Amino acid sequence: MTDADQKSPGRPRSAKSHQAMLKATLDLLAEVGFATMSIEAIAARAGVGKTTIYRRYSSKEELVADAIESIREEVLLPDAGSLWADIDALIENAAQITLTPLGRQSVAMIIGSATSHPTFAQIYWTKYLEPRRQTFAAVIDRAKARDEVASDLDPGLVFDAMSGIMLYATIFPPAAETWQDYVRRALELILAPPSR
Amino acid sequence: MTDADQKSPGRPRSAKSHQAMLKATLDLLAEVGFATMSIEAIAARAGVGKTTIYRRYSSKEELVADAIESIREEVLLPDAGSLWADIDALIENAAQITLTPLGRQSVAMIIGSATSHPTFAQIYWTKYLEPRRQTFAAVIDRAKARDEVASDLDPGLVFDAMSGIMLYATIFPPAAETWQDYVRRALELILAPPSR
DNA sequence: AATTTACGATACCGTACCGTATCGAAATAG
DNA sequence: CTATTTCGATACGGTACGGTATCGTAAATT
Repeated sequence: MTDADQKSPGRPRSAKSHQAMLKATLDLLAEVGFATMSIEAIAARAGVGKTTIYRRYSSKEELVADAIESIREEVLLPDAGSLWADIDALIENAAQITLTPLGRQSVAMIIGSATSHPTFAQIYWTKYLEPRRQTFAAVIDRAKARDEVASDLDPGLVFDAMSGIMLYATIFPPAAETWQDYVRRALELILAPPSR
Repeated sequence: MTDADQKSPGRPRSAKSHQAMLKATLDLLAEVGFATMSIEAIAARAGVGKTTIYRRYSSKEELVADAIESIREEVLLPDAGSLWADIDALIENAAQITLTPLGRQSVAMIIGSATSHPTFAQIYWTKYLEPRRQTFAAVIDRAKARDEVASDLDPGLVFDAMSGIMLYATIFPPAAETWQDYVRRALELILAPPSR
């Protein structure tokens, strides 16, 4: 869509306003959650007229979906030389994204609307999980080449299990341990112990 | 509280109405979710005056918390003779409770309010997870006695991992597999392969 | 310059709830 | 029977928000 502002004669839509409303949407999502936030509040915080929002989106779902989609994070592909060094990097990266109000509220929203509005779950899958699943498979492949794990290990299943544990640890934080350490320990259970 | 209806002279509170409002609360929670449901709607569905609700609860949180707490399910302790037979029973039991609108919405609510209102997470932990965690430990203990798993296996961690996978599979249902089969496969990853 | 479209602001009207109050009826204790 | 408390119902004022319309202004095309 690089040629978005073509043809039509009139004043073009303000990219600035558009960005402001996306930002306000994410902020409010993190602060009060999906159900509680109103279009009016978003408009007010973004310093934007309600009209301007309604002109682009016809529902809160649409707006929020687009706002979440607008977050572009690079998926890192660690290559630290050993499986567990790579995994630690992945865990740390996941922690930084997940352990925030925005992360929590997003997950809550996704689950709550998983049946009625599968949109959010799809976005989360496509934009967040799927790429990381690919990355993880690459990491496991290298580990297989180094004989660090069994050659018939199913990377997808391991990734899902890891994601599940992360989700669980986000809701019920471990008491005596870091989130990261806890996730790692669970993963050791799956992948057999690390070097020593 | 067996002596609840004592002393006071006037008309006692109706247990029937109380049950009706708890039922209506759970129904609506399953249908529309926590944030969307109103006290008025609960009263209407229960065939009860709003006053009757406000006399007992001062907030929606209180009401919902009590409604969820009122669900009494027996935690089953399977003893089918082998580890995997026991596990299959546990998985099936979890599936029946989790894979329902009420289960999904409860989880969503718990996560969404995990930081602001830890009440729900605590209830879920105390009433649901903790008992099952105990049960699971017993199952693992028996498996250890039968030499089916390593003697130093941490049952709590395995349980948490399993719960995490169940949670994950609830949000992102496996495409080519049953929820139960999928969870089982992940668990095999952790506990080493079953007999054959 | 004329036209077209978007902008922020504001004013609406309608609806849904909240939480309280009030009512007459019903249920209990003394 | 009397006092007390709860019951469902209804009414009420207040707030918040949805979604549309309107207005004068700004930014673009031709």
